[in-house]
Order: sequence, then structure tokens, then C-alpha cells
Amino acid sequence: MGRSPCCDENGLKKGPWTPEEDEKLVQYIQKHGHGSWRALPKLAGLNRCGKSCRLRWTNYLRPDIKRGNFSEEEEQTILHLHSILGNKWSAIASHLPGRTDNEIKNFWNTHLKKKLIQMGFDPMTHQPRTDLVSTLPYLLALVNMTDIMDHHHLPAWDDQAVKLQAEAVQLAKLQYLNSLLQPTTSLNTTNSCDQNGFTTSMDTINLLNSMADLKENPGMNYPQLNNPGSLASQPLHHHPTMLSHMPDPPQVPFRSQSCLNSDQGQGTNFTMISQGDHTTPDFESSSILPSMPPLVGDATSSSSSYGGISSSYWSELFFEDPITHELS
DNA sequence: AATCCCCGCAACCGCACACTC
DNA sequence: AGAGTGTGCGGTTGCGGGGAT
Repeated sequence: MGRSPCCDENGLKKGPWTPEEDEKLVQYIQKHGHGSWRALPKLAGLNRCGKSCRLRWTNYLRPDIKRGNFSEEEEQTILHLHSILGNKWSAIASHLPGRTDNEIKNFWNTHLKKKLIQMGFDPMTHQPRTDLVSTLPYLLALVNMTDIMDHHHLPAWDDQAVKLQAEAVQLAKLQYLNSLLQPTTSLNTTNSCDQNGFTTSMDTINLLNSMADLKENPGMNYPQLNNPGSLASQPLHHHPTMLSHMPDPPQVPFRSQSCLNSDQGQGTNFTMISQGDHTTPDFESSSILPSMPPLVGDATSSSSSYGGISSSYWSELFFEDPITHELS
């Protein structure tokens, strides 16, 4: 079968559109509608193929096109929908009035995707990247910064910079933990939920991380300590530090399949050290990352998620409208 | 001031699917 | 049923602008 591409005809212009061409196209469509795109160029007096006209109209000349930068709300919506729909740009665009699939695709490829990668998240799954190799340069850079500061007794950075560094280190630790928790590592973990519906294993991990960080950086303020479910149980775009300029999204507890099916009270256990009235995780401190406590206890769930993120994340697809956050 | 390099975006390309005859 | 056509969609390209050197 097959057919020749519409733009193969000789003599048809390609490339950027001139204002005159735009004017011709707009005037014709306003007067007659686009009708058959293939026939349109001739009727409108344009030396273009129909496909080129259609793209120019739908992506640029249409009167309801919204130009300009994406708002924070739009950015958040794109992230949220992409975490569910993937690269279905037209589907995503249908939820953003005035935005075209092409515009959203470009915005994703030039801004959001890079942002996620820089933060150590897989732009396709929206989960922390678990391949240590890919994040090693990032980790090393962080370590170098810290070492240099320590070695030269440099004065502390401004608060914001220090916080950013601490948060980045925490993310790196999260990735490290995730790598340990992957099913392929043969280290099994149990996902369960607390009364708020958060997945306990990752919440535990985050709590432990926060405690470790607090130990290292006594002055820091870690919201997870007050709200253990605030970090890893949320999809990336709900991450409190990721894309921190974004306004808080509607706070809806995520319902993971493993949560729905498991008993409460189960969770990943770590070796803990009792110190008087307090119990602390058994961290063996390291200059780079705290060595991870051994995982003990048997797997009681065959959840396909690791660290509780995946199941929570995908639950949205099955239980929640991505736009309204209402149960379906 | 000139050149290089990177990045963002508009436009193109090719494939897939729906529809018509 | 199948060939031809129209359109939608996602991936890719290449140009132009701006910053870095």
C-alpha cells in the first residue's frame, strides 16, 4: 500500500511561514472553514501542502490558542497527567484549554523532562531513578561540595542553598534505598498502610532518612518528621521539594492496591537501636551516605511496587480522576 | 567584536487509524 | 474486502536567538 507524502509534490514551499501566508490562511478559513485540507492550499492561494496548512492553523493561527509561558497550574497539570497518560500529548492538551499538543510536547521536552532528570527522577515513570550509575555523578558532586566546605572550613552558604543541598542529599539517599528495595535485589519488603492510607515502608524509610539528616544537620527543618507520609507516598509532582515553586496540589491521600489488600501494622522493619527511652535506626555513618540498615523480616506481600511508590502511583490511574481527584 | 555553543520552538516527517467508495 | 484518502498523533529536525568564551 502506502502513499506518497503530501509534501513531496514539487514546488511546494516548506519551512517557516510568512505573515502573508498566515494572512491568506486565516482569511480563507474564517470565510470558508478549512474543509478538505488537501484542497485548501489551492483554494486559498497558498503554495503549501495541506498538511502544512493544517499544522500551521491548529498549532499557531487558531484564534483560541493561548500563547505565552505556562502557568504554575498548567505545569502541575501536565506533570500530573503525564504521570498517568504518558506521552499522550493530545490527551493532555485536551485538559489544557488553548494549549496545543505540540506546545505541551515542546514544553515537556525542553523544561519538565530536564527538571525531573536533574532531580534524579525518571521522566517516564515519575519515580526516583534507581540506577545508581546514572546518579553517581550527581552524588559525587554533592559529596565534593560538602568535603570542600568541610576541608576549608568555609562559612556556611545562605540558608536556602544549605537547605537545597540537604534536600538533594536526601533525595540521593532515597534513590539508594530504592535500589535496595527493588525486587531484583532479592530484598523483599512489605507494603502496608497506616491509617491515613500512606504506604508504610517508604514512609518509614523517609522518616529514618529525616532522622539521619537531622542528626547530620541539627538545625534543619524536615517536614516529613511531622508528616511521615509527605514525601515518598506522593507522586513526583506532589513532592514538597520538587518543583518547589509550585503551589500545593489538592491533598488527597493515595490509595494503593497493596494498602487496600493488606492488614495494617505490617511494614518494613529496620534494625533499631534502643537508647534509653528512644529507639533509633542503626545507621553506620559514612562520609558519603549513611550505610543502610539491614532489612529484616519476610515479605508478606507480593506487591509489584518497590518502596511503596509504584503501587501508590498507579492507584491513581484506577481509582482517581486525574483532574478532579474524585474517586471513579 | 567575533565566534561558538546551547537551547527553545516551529515545523516537518512518517506512521496509524478511521472513513469512504 | 480492500484500496485510496483524510486526519491525528508522536518523534525528530533544524533554524534563530541569546548567552558564553
